[in-house]
Amino acid sequence: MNYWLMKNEPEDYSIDDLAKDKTEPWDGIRNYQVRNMIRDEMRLGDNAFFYHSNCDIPGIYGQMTICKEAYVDHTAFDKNAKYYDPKSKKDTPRWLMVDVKFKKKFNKIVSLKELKSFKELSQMRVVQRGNRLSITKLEKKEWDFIIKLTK
DNA sequence: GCCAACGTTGGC
DNA sequence: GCCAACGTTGGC
Repeated sequence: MNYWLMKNEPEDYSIDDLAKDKTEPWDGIRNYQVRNMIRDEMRLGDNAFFYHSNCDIPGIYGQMTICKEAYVDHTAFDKNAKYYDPKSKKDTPRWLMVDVKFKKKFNKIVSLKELKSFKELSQMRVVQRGNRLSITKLEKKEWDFIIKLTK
C-alpha cells in the first residue's frame, strides 16, 4: 500500500467535481518522473490526497484511491486537448494515466501553510522549495499525521 | 554532451 | 501579475 499526494488546479478539476463523478481518469501528466512513478509504483487500492494548487488556499482538500493502474493517456493524441503532445504516437505512446475514485472531501482542509508548520511533515516534497512534481509519494506516518489534522 | 533560451509551475 | 525554480529543447 502506497500513499500519494496529487495536485490539480481546482479551476481545471476539483474535489467537488470528483465527488460528483465518483471516478475520473487523471490525465495530462507530461513529466517523465511522474510518469515513471505512476507506471512503476502506483498500484490498485493505493491512497491519495487531492491537493488544490494555484488557488486562494492551496492545500489538501480530500481523499481518494487508485482504482485503475497506469494505462495509455489517449488525450496526448488529441490535437484539441489541452495537453496534446505530437511526439506521443499511437504505436509508441509516451504518456500514461491512472483512474482515481472519490473517497471523501475533508470538512477541515489542510492548507499548505499548515503543512509547512509541522516539523513532522518537513520531508514532504510538496512543502519544499521549487518542487514541481504534480504527484509525490508520502510516508505512511505523514499520511496518518495529516489525516489527524482533518479531524 | 554542454548549456543558453525558453516555457511552465505554482506560491505569493 | 510577478517571478523563482525547474524541466525541456535545440544549436553547436
